Amino acid sequence: MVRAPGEEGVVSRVTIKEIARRSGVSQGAVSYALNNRPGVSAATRARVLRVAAELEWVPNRAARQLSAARSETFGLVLARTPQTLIEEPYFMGFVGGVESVLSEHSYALALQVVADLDEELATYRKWAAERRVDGVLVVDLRVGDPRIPVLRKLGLPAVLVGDPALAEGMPCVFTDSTAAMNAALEHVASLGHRVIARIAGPPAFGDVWIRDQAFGAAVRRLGLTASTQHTDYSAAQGAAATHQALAARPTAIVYDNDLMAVAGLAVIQALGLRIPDDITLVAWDDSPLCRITHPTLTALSHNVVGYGAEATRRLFDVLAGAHPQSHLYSTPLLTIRESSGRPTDHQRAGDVRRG
Amino acid sequence: MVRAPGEEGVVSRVTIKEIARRSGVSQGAVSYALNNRPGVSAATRARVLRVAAELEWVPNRAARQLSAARSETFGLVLARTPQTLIEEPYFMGFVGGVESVLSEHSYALALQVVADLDEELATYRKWAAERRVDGVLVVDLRVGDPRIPVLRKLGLPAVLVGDPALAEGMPCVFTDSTAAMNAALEHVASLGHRVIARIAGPPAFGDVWIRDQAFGAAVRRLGLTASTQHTDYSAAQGAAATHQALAARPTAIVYDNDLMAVAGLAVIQALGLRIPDDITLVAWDDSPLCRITHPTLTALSHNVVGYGAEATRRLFDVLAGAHPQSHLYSTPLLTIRESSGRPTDHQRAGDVRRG
DNA sequence: CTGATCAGCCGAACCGGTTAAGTAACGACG
DNA sequence: CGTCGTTACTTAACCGGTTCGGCTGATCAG
Repeated sequence: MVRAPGEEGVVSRVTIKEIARRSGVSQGAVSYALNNRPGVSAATRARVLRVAAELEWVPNRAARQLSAARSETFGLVLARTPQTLIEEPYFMGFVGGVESVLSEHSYALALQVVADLDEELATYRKWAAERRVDGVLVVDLRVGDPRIPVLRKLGLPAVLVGDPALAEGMPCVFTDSTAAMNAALEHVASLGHRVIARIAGPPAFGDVWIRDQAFGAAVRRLGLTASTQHTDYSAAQGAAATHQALAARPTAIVYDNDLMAVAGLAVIQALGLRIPDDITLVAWDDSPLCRITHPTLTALSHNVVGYGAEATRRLFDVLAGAHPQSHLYSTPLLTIRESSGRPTDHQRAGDVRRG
Repeated sequence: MVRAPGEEGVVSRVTIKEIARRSGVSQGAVSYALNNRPGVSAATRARVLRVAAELEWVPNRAARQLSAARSETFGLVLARTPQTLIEEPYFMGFVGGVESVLSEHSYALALQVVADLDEELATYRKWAAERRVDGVLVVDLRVGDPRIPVLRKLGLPAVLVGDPALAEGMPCVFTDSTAAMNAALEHVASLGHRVIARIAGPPAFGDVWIRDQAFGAAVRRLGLTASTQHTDYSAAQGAAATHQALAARPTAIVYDNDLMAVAGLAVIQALGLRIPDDITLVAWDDSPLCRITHPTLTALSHNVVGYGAEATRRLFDVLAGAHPQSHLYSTPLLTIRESSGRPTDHQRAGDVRRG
């Protein structure tokens, strides 16, 4: 098949100039027509669109970005080691949700994995200077997060993923960790447990802090005895913390993520204790992991994919001029499985168990 | 602090025009100086660089891309459901490795999550037409992969992640699955196992196919009795396949990923069988999961992060004009843990076990 | 002293879009 | 009929870089 000149080779190089030539109008008119803006008649618009479709025209992102000062790209920085990202299935699901909304708008995602918060800040500065992204999604919100003032100063549109208490008035999307924590503790309390251990994530993380507060409040309200151990979310520290927590002879342990819960389960079973007969376990971040262990784990499920999608939608709202708002996405749902049970009587009396 | 005009507001808007003005040369000369190209004297170059540094100039990506026809972006399409991405820690690690190399070159990653291969092909076509990416990394290589002819036709530089046997002459990076499979089977054979089950991934995946071949060859060579069940890599199908596989009374099971191995472990334990006393388990894709179960799982470890990094480096090579080559990245290493054991005598005699 | 060579720099076109400003045609209206 | 306001376009500037042809002055061989 012989190709006409201008339709050359492997990759199409159709520009609006060519469309203008073929449809007999100016380049500007073509732009108006293609962008669905007033200024052209319905007939002309239809003709231009037909020609564009025939030529299989695709807008050149760079050109559009250069003139319109929009990049049609959102940014997401993950300040974690690649190893953590592997261990935490959370992120990939979140990214998947983000993508699903972005693709509806033909937007792209710029994903950057960096080592720490400083590099994350540097990335925002760079992106802002380069006009690389139209906005950013900020995850792993901290207490007194240094990213908030930087983003404000840069004027970079952003949606924070985390509690309004941490967002300092910026737009945010969050799940109700407090309600979820209450549900978890009411669950174990209703089973009759009185001594509870909590294996938490790093205290610098805002969400962990929120849960710390909620845990403390619920413990007081329900009249429980409790202890909290902070970790780096890893399986290793989860196992170690479980070991230590057992000293206080808890009959229920609440974990901040699934990985630590599974690690804790292994530790407890290795000590010859039985679940749920001796200890009840509850995990945050439900995942397939919680369903494949034996026994299966009671967990707080929340839809991470939907969470990412929701945050992305809100970022589009922000770009459209929406006022900063806090959006409650959902409350993690307690899914009760085999790791939940009633404490035995000798436990409630505080007897020494084998270990 | 009062700002000079031209240094306005929150975001810097320094262009090479401004640099040209301040350093007293033309715009073109500035471009040559900043890009380290001949055409300017050392003195001028130094002056320009100094001014650029003072003004904190950052190149505008869109402008550069528009004129230089480079996007300084690599593309990665994942044709998986968000849910799978959550369950498979593999990808996030791979992406992390890719990122680490990209950032050294100030390149960006365009990540797209799509539902199926057709959408993936559409994405490549779109990217090629838009000049959105300079090259792509292709994962989840299939047998007779339809993406290969499309990428060839589009002239889109690519590095395939998968075996040369599947790459049809395109540049690729791979791990030696055959050697790894041999290592796994020699391990179980040397322990005395004679009846082996393999719980594999989807047969359409090239890597699964390669492993199928290697498994079959090794089984014949070692004189073993074996069966293979194909799954979709999910925990649910891994559990179901394990259940079925037990009918053939294997004394060792080799899984294609960690998630299914953990799921299988739970199934086996729920049936009252003991590991490794009754059955030896080996998992592919070592991960923290394999270390937190009880017992811990023997697994084939490979460095997914490094794998992503290596593939990315090779893509830079391709852009630099390197000829298509196959690069062996590494051979997965067998890490022996508690799930490996010798079969008991009554098993080797083929006796009926409890179940 | 002259003409050729060349490093060093200038000016301007160009990449492919968007958009403000300008213009021609046309209908409505006093 | 002249004026005004719309509609439907056209023209051209612009975004911020890259790149190429051409100009200048210095160097150098002849």
